[in-house]
Amino acid sequence: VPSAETILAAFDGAGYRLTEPRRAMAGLIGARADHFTAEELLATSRGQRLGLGRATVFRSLDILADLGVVERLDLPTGAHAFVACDRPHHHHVVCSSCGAATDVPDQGLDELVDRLAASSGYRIDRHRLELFGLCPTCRAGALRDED
Amino acid sequence: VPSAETILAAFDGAGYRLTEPRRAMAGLIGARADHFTAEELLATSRGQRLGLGRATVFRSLDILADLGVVERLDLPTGAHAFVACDRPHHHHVVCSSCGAATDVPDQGLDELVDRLAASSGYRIDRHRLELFGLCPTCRAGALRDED
DNA sequence: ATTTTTGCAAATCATTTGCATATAT
DNA sequence: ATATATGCAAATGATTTGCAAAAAT
Repeated sequence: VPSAETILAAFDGAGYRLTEPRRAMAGLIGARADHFTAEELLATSRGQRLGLGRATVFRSLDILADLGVVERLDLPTGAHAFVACDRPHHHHVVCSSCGAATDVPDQGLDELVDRLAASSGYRIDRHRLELFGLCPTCRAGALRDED
Repeated sequence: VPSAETILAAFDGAGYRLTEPRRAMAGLIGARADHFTAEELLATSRGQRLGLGRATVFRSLDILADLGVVERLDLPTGAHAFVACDRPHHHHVVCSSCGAATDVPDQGLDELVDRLAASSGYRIDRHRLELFGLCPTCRAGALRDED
């Protein structure tokens, strides 16, 4: 989860201008540990009277996704969400209950992908692994049917 | 890729009525090897004068996805697509060029997921692995920059 | 006969776009 | 000064819904 400053620096580093709305976006995103949709971010910004326009939220998220600061996520419900992330490419476990998103290490995924490429004959250019479940905290809350 | 009959049998087996529109859906889906969006299926059905309504297409796809006859796919573009599949849970390699979708064997994914569960502390309930690239055919067509 | 399913058109929800204005460089 | 970025409101696209009519059991 990158800090607001890091996010802002990403805009800067890629040659985008540092504007008030972008600072606001950086602040909003840097403040969350969970995933969020464009609409949710917009709602939060309204709650704080940041005066961000809907289009700006979508446009900034697009840019940040391109820059790899934020990663697109497709929830099991079909909704499009985002999570902030530091590393350029990797994967997340997402808590179905509280929405927390945690990076997962690449424990052998690359080799798996290589194997799948070989066995399918495809040239694999990109892949996405999404994991959904309960985070340790929510899991503790659900004191039922399990260890 | 299940046959139209198999798809129809899935409706039946789950207690859904066998209607003309559902037969049409089964036929349309059984006839494709690639992925498709609801809208595309609707367009095809119109081309063949099958008289399917838009709502029916969406509703049937929902049911079939629940039954596991069809799997939801999120294309890199963000579009929601579907692929027909036989086995209840598994993954696909999707050709970015022609849209062909091929099942991939589970070469160690389960163990990987287990390892990730252990290292993250999450209880992982579901996961999705999506692979995008070029199928052998399209790859041959693209005689350039590669082995 | 009764219940499920359908098609339609309208409603809803998500995302994008045009354009005049405002802002960063 | 100049180019980029913004907000707005309208446009677009995708999906869902209400409901009376049609079809399956």
